[in-house]
Amino acid sequence: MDMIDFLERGDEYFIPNLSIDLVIIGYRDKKLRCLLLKLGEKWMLPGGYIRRSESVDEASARIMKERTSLENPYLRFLSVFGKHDRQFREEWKEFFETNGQPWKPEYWINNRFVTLAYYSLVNIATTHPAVGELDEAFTWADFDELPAMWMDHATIIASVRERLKEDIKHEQVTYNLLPGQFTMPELHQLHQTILKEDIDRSRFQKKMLSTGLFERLPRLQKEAPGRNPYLYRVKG
Amino acid sequence: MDMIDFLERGDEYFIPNLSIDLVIIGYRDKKLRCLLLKLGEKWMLPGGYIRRSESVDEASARIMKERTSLENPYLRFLSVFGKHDRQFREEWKEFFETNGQPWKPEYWINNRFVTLAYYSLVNIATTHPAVGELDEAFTWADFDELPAMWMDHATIIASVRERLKEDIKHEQVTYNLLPGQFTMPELHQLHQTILKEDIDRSRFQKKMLSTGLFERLPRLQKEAPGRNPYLYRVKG
DNA sequence: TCAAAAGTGTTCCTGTTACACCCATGT
DNA sequence: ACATGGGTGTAACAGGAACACTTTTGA
Repeated sequence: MDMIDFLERGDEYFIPNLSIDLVIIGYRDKKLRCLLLKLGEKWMLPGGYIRRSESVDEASARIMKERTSLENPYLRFLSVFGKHDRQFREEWKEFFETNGQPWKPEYWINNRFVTLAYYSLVNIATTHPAVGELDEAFTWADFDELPAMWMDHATIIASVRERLKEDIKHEQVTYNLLPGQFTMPELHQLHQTILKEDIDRSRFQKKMLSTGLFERLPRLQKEAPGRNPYLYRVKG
Repeated sequence: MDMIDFLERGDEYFIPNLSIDLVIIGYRDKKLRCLLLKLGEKWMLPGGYIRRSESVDEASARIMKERTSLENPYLRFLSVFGKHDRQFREEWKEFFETNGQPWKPEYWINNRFVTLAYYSLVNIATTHPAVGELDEAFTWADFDELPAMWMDHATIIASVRERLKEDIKHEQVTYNLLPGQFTMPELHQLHQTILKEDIDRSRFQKKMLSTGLFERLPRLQKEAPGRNPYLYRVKG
C-alpha cells in the first residue's frame, strides 16, 4: 500500500466537468411541451453549473429559478448522462465560427461533460422564461416535433418522456402541469397525451377522486355547449 | 450576449471532482449484507473514478469487476450525492496522520466530491472481493449493524435499502442475491428480510411462480427433517 | 327533443389477503 | 403417530377494465 503513489497518480483519472440540464415540461393546446432555448441555428435545454456553496439539488433549483422565476417548482432528478465522448468541441466550434467569434480549443466548455439532468413540471401560463447571455430566444416545443437540438439534448428529452409515463402510474404529479383550477376532462386529456393512449373516462375519474387529493368546486357555468364540468383544485 | 465574457469566467463555477461509489449487496445467514472495505479505523464503500475512455456506466462496471471479478453483475444507478460540504479534508488528514504519512492540503482528494452511487446485487458465495491499495480488509457487514463509516457512506447505504424495497415491488431482482439454485422458503425469507415484515407464504409463492421466471427442479432429498422444499432456478 | 359533453353505475374479471388444509419425512 | 415444515386451495375483498346509462345544456 503506497498512499503517496495513489495520490500522485490522481490525474490518471479524468475529472470530467459537471453540468446540470433542466427539462422543463409544460402542457398547452393538448400537447406536452418542453422549454428550449435558441443558440445559433439549433436549440438546447436550459442548464448551468454547480457553485461552491451549493449542493447539486440546490444548483438545479437555482438554475430553475434563474430561468423561470419559479420558487418551489416540482423538480426531480432524472438521470446522469455521461458517455465517454460527451464533449462538444465541434458543436462549439461551428457555433463560434458562424457567429464570427474566436474559438480556441482550450476553452473549458470543449472538455468532456457529465451532466445531471433534472425535470420539472410547470404551468406554462404562470411561467415566464428568461433568456440568458448566450441564448437568443425560447420556445415551448412540442415533445413530438422537436427542432434540431445541440449535443445530446434530444436524447435527454426522449428519456424524460418515458420517465413521466412511469411516474403517473405511481403518484399524482400531473396537476403541476395545469392551472390551479382544472376540470377532470382536462386532467383526463393530459394523461392521455402523456401516455399516448386512450383511458376510460369513468375509471380515470374514479381513480383520481379516490386519491382524495382533489376537492370539487362549484360547477363551471355557461362556458361551452352541453353540460359543463366541475372545477377541481388540489386540497390544502 | 458576450461569449468571451462567459467563457472566461468559467471558474466562477466550481468543477467538483466526480467519484463513483458502489453498494455491493449480498445475503447470508438471513441478513442483508454490504461489502465494506477497511481504511484505517473506519470502513468505506468500494469506489473509484472515471477514466477518459469510459462512460459513467462503464466506469462503474469496471470498478465492480476490479473489486469482485464479476463480469455481468446486476448493477444499477442509485443516485447522486452532492451536498455542498461533501469534502473530506478532515477525514483524510486524520487518516494520514494516524498512519504516519504526510498529508498536504493541496491533495486532490481533499476537494469537494460529487459521487455517483451504484448498487449491485450479488451472490456472496461466488463473489471474491479484492482489497485495493489503500484498504486493508473487507467485510460483508450486516445492514442493520454497520460499523463506523468514513464520510457520508452510511447515508448512501441507508438510501439503497429504501430503494431495494421499492424495486422488489415492481420487478423480480432478488434472485441475484441467491445461489443459482434456491428454494421458495429461502426466497421468501429473503423478501421478508428486505421488507422487514412478514409475507404470507402461500401468496408469496403463487406470486413468484406466476411470473414464469422460475423453473422447478426435482425436490431436494434428505436434507432436513420434515418435507424438503423444491429447488428452483431462473429460466433461461 | 335531439345532440354533445359530463358524470355515474353495473358487470366482469383479476389479483390480493388471510387462513385452512393437505403432503412428506425424521424422530 | 405426530411434530415439523413445505406446498396447495378457497372464500372474501379490493381494484381495474369495458361499457351502458343518466344528467345538463344549447341549438
